[in-house]
Amino acid sequence: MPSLAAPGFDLDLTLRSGQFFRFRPDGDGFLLVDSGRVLRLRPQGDRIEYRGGTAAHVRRLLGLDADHGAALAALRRDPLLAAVLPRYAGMRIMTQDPWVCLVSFVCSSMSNMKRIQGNVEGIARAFGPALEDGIHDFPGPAALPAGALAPIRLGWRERFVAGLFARVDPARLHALAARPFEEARAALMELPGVGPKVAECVMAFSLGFGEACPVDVWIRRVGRRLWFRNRRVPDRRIADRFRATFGRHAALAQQIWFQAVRDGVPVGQAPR
DNA sequence: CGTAGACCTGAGGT
DNA sequence: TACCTCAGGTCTA
Repeated sequence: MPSLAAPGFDLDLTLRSGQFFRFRPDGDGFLLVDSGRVLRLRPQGDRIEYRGGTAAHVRRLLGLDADHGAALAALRRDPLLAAVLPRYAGMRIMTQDPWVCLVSFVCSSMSNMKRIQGNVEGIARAFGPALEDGIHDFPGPAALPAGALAPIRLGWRERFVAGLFARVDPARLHALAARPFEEARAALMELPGVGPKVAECVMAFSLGFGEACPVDVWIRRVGRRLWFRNRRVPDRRIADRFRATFGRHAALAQQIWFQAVRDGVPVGQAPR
Protein backbone atom coordinates (compact mmCIF):
# COMPACT_ATOMS: atom_id res chain seq x y z
CA MET A 1 0.00 0.00 0.00
CA PRO A 2 1.47 3.40 -0.98
CA SER A 3 1.99 5.99 1.70
CA LEU A 4 2.91 9.63 2.04
CA ALA A 5 4.64 11.67 4.71
CA ALA A 6 2.35 13.40 7.18
CA PRO A 7 4.40 14.35 10.23
CA GLY A 8 2.30 15.49 13.15
CA PHE A 9 -0.92 15.02 11.24
CA ASP A 10 -3.96 13.77 13.15
CA LEU A 11 -6.31 12.14 10.65
CA ASP A 12 -8.93 11.22 13.21
CA LEU A 13 -9.06 14.73 14.68
CA THR A 14 -9.21 16.40 11.29
CA LEU A 15 -11.97 14.17 9.93
CA ARG A 16 -14.10 14.42 13.04
CA SER A 17 -13.82 18.21 13.22
CA GLY A 18 -16.78 18.73 10.92
CA GLN A 19 -15.15 20.19 7.82
CA PHE A 20 -15.97 17.23 5.64
CA PHE A 21 -18.78 14.72 5.84
CA ARG A 22 -18.13 11.94 3.35
CA PHE A 23 -16.08 9.59 5.47
CA ARG A 24 -16.62 6.63 7.71
CA PRO A 25 -14.46 4.33 9.80
CA ASP A 26 -13.06 1.48 7.74
CA GLY A 27 -11.04 -1.15 9.55
CA ASP A 28 -8.28 0.66 11.39
CA GLY A 29 -8.55 3.64 9.06
CA PHE A 30 -11.19 5.59 7.18
CA LEU A 31 -12.99 5.47 3.88
CA LEU A 32 -13.53 8.82 2.18
CA VAL A 33 -15.30 9.87 -1.00
CA ASP A 34 -14.18 13.00 -2.83
CA SER A 35 -14.12 14.08 -6.46
CA GLY A 36 -15.15 10.75 -7.89
CA ARG A 37 -12.69 8.69 -5.85
CA VAL A 38 -13.08 6.26 -2.99
CA LEU A 39 -10.07 6.76 -0.78
CA ARG A 40 -9.03 4.35 1.94
CA LEU A 41 -6.67 5.92 4.43
CA ARG A 42 -4.79 4.52 7.36
CA PRO A 43 -2.43 6.39 9.69
CA GLN A 44 0.86 4.61 10.09
CA GLY A 45 3.15 6.55 12.40
CA ASP A 46 4.10 9.77 10.70
CA ARG A 47 2.76 8.56 7.39
CA ILE A 48 -0.64 8.01 5.83
CA GLU A 49 -1.18 4.86 3.82
CA TYR A 50 -3.66 5.37 1.02
CA ARG A 51 -5.50 3.45 -1.66
CA GLY A 52 -7.84 4.53 -4.40
CA GLY A 53 -6.37 7.87 -5.41
CA THR A 54 -3.17 9.72 -6.12
CA ALA A 55 -0.81 11.09 -3.50
CA ALA A 56 -1.52 14.58 -4.84
CA HIS A 57 -5.25 14.13 -4.34
CA VAL A 58 -4.83 12.82 -0.81
CA ARG A 59 -2.40 15.56 0.12
CA ARG A 60 -4.67 18.26 -1.21
CA LEU A 61 -7.81 16.84 0.38
CA LEU A 62 -6.19 16.48 3.79
CA GLY A 63 -4.47 19.85 3.68
CA LEU A 64 -1.01 18.36 3.80
CA ASP A 65 0.45 20.74 1.22
CA ALA A 66 0.28 23.74 3.54
CA ASP A 67 3.34 24.82 5.50
CA HIS A 68 2.07 23.60 8.83
CA GLY A 69 5.16 24.70 10.72
CA ALA A 70 4.53 28.30 9.73
CA ALA A 71 0.88 27.95 10.64
CA LEU A 72 1.65 26.63 14.11
CA ALA A 73 4.14 29.43 14.67
CA ALA A 74 1.44 31.96 13.80
CA LEU A 75 -1.08 30.30 16.11
CA ARG A 76 1.38 30.28 19.00
CA ARG A 77 1.65 34.04 18.86
CA ASP A 78 -1.72 34.10 20.58
CA PRO A 79 -1.16 32.88 24.15
CA LEU A 80 -4.72 31.65 24.63
CA LEU A 81 -4.65 29.53 21.52
CA ALA A 82 -1.12 28.42 22.35
CA ALA A 83 -2.48 27.01 25.60
CA VAL A 84 -4.79 24.55 23.85
CA LEU A 85 -2.56 23.97 20.85
CA PRO A 86 -0.70 20.88 22.10
CA ARG A 87 -3.90 18.86 21.92
CA TYR A 88 -4.92 20.17 18.51
CA ALA A 89 -1.67 20.70 16.63
CA GLY A 90 -2.53 17.77 14.35
CA MET A 91 -5.52 19.58 12.86
CA ARG A 92 -5.40 20.56 9.18
CA ILE A 93 -7.74 22.51 6.97
CA MET A 94 -9.00 20.21 4.25
CA THR A 95 -9.58 21.18 0.62
CA GLN A 96 -12.54 19.23 -0.66
CA ASP A 97 -14.70 19.55 -3.74
CA PRO A 98 -16.37 22.99 -3.56
CA TRP A 99 -19.76 21.88 -4.85
CA VAL A 100 -20.07 19.11 -2.27
CA CYS A 101 -18.82 21.47 0.41
CA LEU A 102 -21.40 24.07 -0.58
CA VAL A 103 -24.31 21.66 -0.38
CA SER A 104 -23.02 20.14 2.85
CA PHE A 105 -22.88 23.44 4.68
CA VAL A 106 -26.20 24.66 3.36
CA CYS A 107 -27.54 21.45 4.92
CA SER A 108 -25.73 22.28 8.15
CA SER A 109 -27.79 25.22 9.38
CA MET A 110 -29.44 24.44 12.71
CA SER A 111 -28.56 20.80 12.26
CA ASN A 112 -26.02 18.44 13.73
CA MET A 113 -23.10 16.45 12.42
CA LYS A 114 -24.90 13.15 12.35
CA ARG A 115 -27.86 14.49 10.44
CA ILE A 116 -25.71 16.53 8.04
CA GLN A 117 -23.68 13.44 7.26
CA GLY A 118 -26.89 11.47 6.68
CA ASN A 119 -28.27 14.16 4.38
CA VAL A 120 -25.10 14.32 2.28
CA GLU A 121 -24.84 10.54 2.03
CA GLY A 122 -28.53 10.37 1.18
CA ILE A 123 -28.15 12.77 -1.71
CA ALA A 124 -25.19 10.78 -3.02
CA ARG A 125 -27.00 7.47 -2.71
CA ALA A 126 -30.15 8.77 -4.37
CA PHE A 127 -28.66 10.74 -7.25
CA GLY A 128 -24.94 10.05 -7.56
CA PRO A 129 -23.28 7.50 -9.83
CA ALA A 130 -22.07 4.33 -8.11
CA LEU A 131 -18.31 4.11 -7.65
CA GLU A 132 -18.25 0.81 -5.81
CA ASP A 133 -20.79 -1.42 -4.18
CA GLY A 134 -23.01 0.86 -2.15
CA ILE A 135 -20.66 3.82 -2.50
CA HIS A 136 -21.80 6.67 -4.68
CA ASP A 137 -20.12 9.81 -5.90
CA PHE A 138 -21.88 13.06 -5.10
CA PRO A 139 -24.10 14.10 -8.02
CA GLY A 140 -23.21 17.22 -9.96
CA PRO A 141 -25.71 20.07 -10.11
CA ALA A 142 -28.64 19.47 -12.45
CA ALA A 143 -32.26 20.40 -12.23
CA LEU A 144 -33.94 17.76 -10.10
CA PRO A 145 -37.55 16.69 -10.64
CA ALA A 146 -39.91 18.49 -8.28
CA GLY A 147 -40.06 16.70 -4.98
CA ALA A 148 -37.09 14.48 -5.73
CA LEU A 149 -35.33 15.67 -2.60
CA ALA A 150 -38.25 14.93 -0.29
CA PRO A 151 -36.99 11.47 0.77
CA ILE A 152 -33.73 13.05 1.91
CA ARG A 153 -35.58 14.76 4.74
CA LEU A 154 -33.76 18.07 4.56
CA GLY A 155 -36.63 19.94 6.16
CA TRP A 156 -36.69 23.63 5.35
CA ARG A 157 -33.22 23.39 3.81
CA GLU A 158 -34.72 21.45 0.92
CA ARG A 159 -35.69 24.51 -1.13
CA PHE A 160 -32.17 25.91 -0.72
CA VAL A 161 -30.56 22.69 -1.89
CA ALA A 162 -32.98 22.43 -4.80
CA GLY A 163 -32.02 26.00 -5.71
CA LEU A 164 -28.34 25.12 -5.65
CA PHE A 165 -28.87 22.10 -7.88
CA ALA A 166 -30.75 24.28 -10.35
CA ARG A 167 -28.41 27.27 -10.35
CA VAL A 168 -24.82 26.45 -9.52
CA ASP A 169 -22.17 26.18 -12.20
CA PRO A 170 -19.33 24.10 -10.71
CA ALA A 171 -16.70 25.67 -12.97
CA ARG A 172 -17.71 29.15 -11.87
CA LEU A 173 -17.76 28.00 -8.26
CA HIS A 174 -14.27 26.56 -8.56
CA ALA A 175 -13.02 29.75 -10.23
CA LEU A 176 -13.88 31.72 -7.10
CA ALA A 177 -10.70 30.31 -5.57
CA ALA A 178 -8.73 32.78 -7.69
CA ARG A 179 -10.86 35.81 -6.85
CA PRO A 180 -10.27 38.34 -4.08
CA PHE A 181 -11.70 37.43 -0.68
CA GLU A 182 -14.60 39.89 -0.62
CA GLU A 183 -15.59 39.14 -4.18
CA ALA A 184 -15.72 35.39 -3.62
CA ARG A 185 -17.65 35.87 -0.39
CA ALA A 186 -20.22 38.14 -2.02
CA ALA A 187 -20.67 35.77 -4.96
CA LEU A 188 -21.32 32.83 -2.65
CA MET A 189 -23.80 34.80 -0.60
CA GLU A 190 -25.96 35.32 -3.64
CA LEU A 191 -26.74 31.61 -3.62
CA PRO A 192 -29.85 30.35 -1.83
CA GLY A 193 -29.27 29.35 1.77
CA VAL A 194 -25.79 30.85 1.80
CA GLY A 195 -25.16 33.53 4.39
CA PRO A 196 -21.85 34.72 5.82
CA LYS A 197 -21.22 31.60 7.85
CA VAL A 198 -21.77 29.09 5.08
CA ALA A 199 -19.92 31.27 2.58
CA GLU A 200 -16.81 31.28 4.75
CA CYS A 201 -17.09 27.53 5.36
CA VAL A 202 -16.97 26.97 1.61
CA MET A 203 -14.10 29.41 1.27
CA ALA A 204 -12.11 27.82 4.07
CA PHE A 205 -12.79 24.14 3.45
CA SER A 206 -12.85 23.98 -0.33
CA LEU A 207 -11.52 27.13 -1.98
CA GLY A 208 -8.25 27.59 -0.15
CA PHE A 209 -9.03 30.86 1.65
CA GLY A 210 -7.00 30.46 4.81
CA GLU A 211 -8.21 33.83 6.07
CA ALA A 212 -11.84 32.72 6.02
CA CYS A 213 -13.43 32.37 9.43
CA PRO A 214 -16.91 30.89 9.71
CA VAL A 215 -18.59 32.29 12.81
CA ASP A 216 -21.12 29.87 14.24
CA VAL A 217 -22.64 29.75 17.71
CA TRP A 218 -19.52 28.14 19.17
CA ILE A 219 -17.01 30.52 17.65
CA ARG A 220 -19.27 33.42 18.57
CA ARG A 221 -19.03 32.36 22.20
CA VAL A 222 -15.28 31.86 22.03
CA GLY A 223 -14.68 35.15 20.25
CA ARG A 224 -16.77 37.15 22.67
CA ARG A 225 -15.04 35.67 25.63
CA LEU A 226 -11.52 35.97 24.25
CA TRP A 227 -11.65 39.48 22.90
CA PHE A 228 -14.85 41.31 23.76
CA ARG A 229 -15.32 40.75 27.49
CA ASN A 230 -18.25 38.49 26.73
CA ARG A 231 -20.18 41.35 25.15
CA ARG A 232 -22.47 40.93 22.17
CA VAL A 233 -20.70 41.98 18.99
CA PRO A 234 -21.47 41.45 15.30
CA ASP A 235 -20.12 38.21 13.86
CA ARG A 236 -18.17 40.21 11.34
CA ARG A 237 -16.09 41.74 14.11
CA ILE A 238 -15.25 38.32 15.47
CA ALA A 239 -14.15 37.06 12.07
CA ASP A 240 -12.14 40.23 11.51
CA ARG A 241 -10.43 39.75 14.85
CA PHE A 242 -9.45 36.19 13.88
CA ARG A 243 -8.05 37.56 10.62
CA ALA A 244 -6.19 40.38 12.33
CA THR A 245 -4.66 37.94 14.78
CA PHE A 246 -3.93 34.94 12.59
CA GLY A 247 -3.98 36.27 9.03
CA ARG A 248 -4.12 33.48 6.48
CA HIS A 249 -4.23 30.96 9.31
CA ALA A 250 -7.54 32.25 10.65
CA ALA A 251 -9.40 29.24 9.30
CA LEU A 252 -7.11 26.86 11.16
CA ALA A 253 -7.38 28.88 14.36
CA GLN A 254 -11.15 28.87 14.02
CA GLN A 255 -11.28 25.13 13.45
CA ILE A 256 -9.10 24.40 16.45
CA TRP A 257 -11.20 26.58 18.73
CA PHE A 258 -14.35 25.02 17.33
CA GLN A 259 -13.14 21.54 18.14
CA ALA A 260 -11.72 22.57 21.51
CA VAL A 261 -14.91 24.15 22.83
CA ARG A 262 -16.96 21.23 21.60
CA ASP A 263 -14.57 18.99 23.51
CA GLY A 264 -15.34 21.04 26.60
CA VAL A 265 -11.95 22.72 26.81
CA PRO A 266 -12.29 25.86 28.96
CA VAL A 267 -11.84 29.05 26.96
CA GLY A 268 -9.90 32.11 27.92
CA GLN A 269 -7.93 30.74 30.81
CA ALA A 270 -4.43 32.02 30.39
CA PRO A 271 -1.72 29.41 30.93
CA ARG A 272 -0.22 29.65 34.37
C1' DC B 1 -28.63 48.84 9.69
C1' DG B 2 -29.76 45.90 14.02
C1' DT B 3 -33.48 42.65 15.79
C1' DA B 4 -37.18 39.20 16.34
C1' DG B 5 -39.73 34.96 14.28
C1' DA B 6 -40.33 31.37 11.34
C1' DC B 7 -38.55 27.42 9.42
C1' DC B 8 -38.44 20.83 9.15
C1' DT B 9 -36.80 17.06 11.54
C1' DG B 10 -34.73 13.65 14.44
C1' DA B 11 -31.93 12.49 18.32
C1' DG B 12 -31.49 12.72 23.24
C1' DG B 13 -33.20 13.63 27.82
C1' DT B 14 -37.03 13.37 31.40
C1' DT C 1 -44.76 6.49 26.45
C1' DA C 2 -45.48 11.14 25.55
C1' DC C 3 -43.58 15.46 25.64
C1' DC C 4 -39.64 18.83 25.58
C1' DT C 5 -35.50 20.87 23.90
C1' DC C 6 -32.12 21.82 20.84
C1' DA C 7 -29.04 21.56 16.84
C1' DG C 8 -22.26 24.47 12.96
C1' DG C 9 -28.15 29.67 9.99
C1' DT C 10 -30.74 32.09 6.63
C1' DC C 11 -34.47 34.82 5.17
C1' DT C 12 -37.99 38.18 5.80
C1' DA C 13 -40.43 41.85 7.87
